[in-house]
Amino acid sequence: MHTQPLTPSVIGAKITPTIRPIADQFGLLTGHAGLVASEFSYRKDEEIYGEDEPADYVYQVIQGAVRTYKLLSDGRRQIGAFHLPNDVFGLESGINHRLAAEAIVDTTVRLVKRRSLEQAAGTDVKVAQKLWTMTAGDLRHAEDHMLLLGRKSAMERVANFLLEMDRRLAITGMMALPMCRRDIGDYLGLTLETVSRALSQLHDEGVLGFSGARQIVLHNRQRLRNMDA
Amino acid sequence: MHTQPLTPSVIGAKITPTIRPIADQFGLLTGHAGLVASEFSYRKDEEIYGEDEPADYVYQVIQGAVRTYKLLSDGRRQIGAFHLPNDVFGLESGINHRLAAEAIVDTTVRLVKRRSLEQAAGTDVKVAQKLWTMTAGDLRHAEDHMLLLGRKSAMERVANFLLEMDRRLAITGMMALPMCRRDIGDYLGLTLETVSRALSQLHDEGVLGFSGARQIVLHNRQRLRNMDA
DNA sequence: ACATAGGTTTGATCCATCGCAATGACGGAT
DNA sequence: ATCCGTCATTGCGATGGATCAAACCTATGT
Repeated sequence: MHTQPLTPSVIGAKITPTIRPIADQFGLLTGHAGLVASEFSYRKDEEIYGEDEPADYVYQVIQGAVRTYKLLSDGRRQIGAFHLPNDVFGLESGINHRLAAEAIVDTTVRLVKRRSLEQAAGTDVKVAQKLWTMTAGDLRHAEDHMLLLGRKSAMERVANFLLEMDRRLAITGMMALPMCRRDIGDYLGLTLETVSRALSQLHDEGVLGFSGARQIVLHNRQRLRNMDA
Repeated sequence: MHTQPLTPSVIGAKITPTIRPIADQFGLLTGHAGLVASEFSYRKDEEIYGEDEPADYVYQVIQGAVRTYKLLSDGRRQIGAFHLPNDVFGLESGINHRLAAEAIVDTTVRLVKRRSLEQAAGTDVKVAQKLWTMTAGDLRHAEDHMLLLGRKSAMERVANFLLEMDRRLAITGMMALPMCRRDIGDYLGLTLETVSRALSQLHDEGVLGFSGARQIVLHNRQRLRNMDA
């Protein structure tokens, strides 16, 4: 996706070579000492890493937003998760990434070598536990999402999405969605048109307000919770 | 489900009190010493633990089969995984189980206290790593399944299911499915009728043979792989 | 301020899957 | 061996969401 050879992520993002080594003060894993972190930036729609590429780095979003996804051979896409500021992504127990990652908007990430995390886990039980807990958190989200994808109606999915985003990125009661309708559809297992229709209906019913297609205010969260099933 | 109060799993299975303490020789976690395991049996359709119950035990299937699932308030069900002999299930990083578990057929499991595993992980890095790896394995499965649920057609889902079961429980080229059509449907995000229709079509096309609805022989695995997308 | 391109909304139609109902086939119990 | 209850299959009509198409915004850069 987007003219990226099968090279490790850092080399891939040659456009913005803002490599800033940061010793210590690394909040990714309970601020563990001895870890060297770097910052890196990706432009909108730039690939961070591809599916099945070696998982040499673990990432944390500083600012911006990231989508991780799987593709079928004919182009159908399933987005597994959106990653917002402070979220960690790309953490793998196995050798390779199992989903690809792309910047949704211009994005800055912090990253550490996966190998250094494994070393730290080998000596520090707290780190090992943190790695497990983070993976378990991803699993929890995936399990909830399987229920959504397998058994919920379009409206229930959209209501769920709005509540998730409201919880994760609403500042002053206002949500500024970084992703387009197609991304939302590919996250919810719907088409972009169905997402748009559901949002329009919620707007008509007064459940939410728009100021631009991606600026949303929720007027009635309880109503959304009821719709979420 | 099936008249089970909200008590921890071991107490719940009062029907078959086959509690057999087994010191050592416990293959659940790379045969770690000092862990006490017990065996336990559940009858067909008996609940092993409920959603959001305390996750005090980790289980391994000895014989039989287990389904783990989530329910919506109106009864819609999403099965997250089927667990077959040797599979571990019920391993959680958090306090509670996030899916319920039921025996699909009469089933015997081995179990250890989750607390004893955590203790072992605190002193033995190998155990800690194994816990992480197992959770990561569950996550991988869930990610693949999200793609299936969100983006694949009914026939693609059924083809995928047949290949998964073939890989996991085919002995002499023959598959003996422990679960009914409804279970398969709730796993694949389909109705039982749609599953049945897909299987009938594959039978008509000569891709598989039946000897009883749950005894299946695959005649053309490559064809199924092509259908899986 | 304007033009443009990408993104979004909305409308009209189609179709894969659902939901219901009836029939049929096993497998377990007697 | 036979009966019976559960499970599976099949047919048919309904429908939610997909697909195709057009119009409409609104951010971005000129």
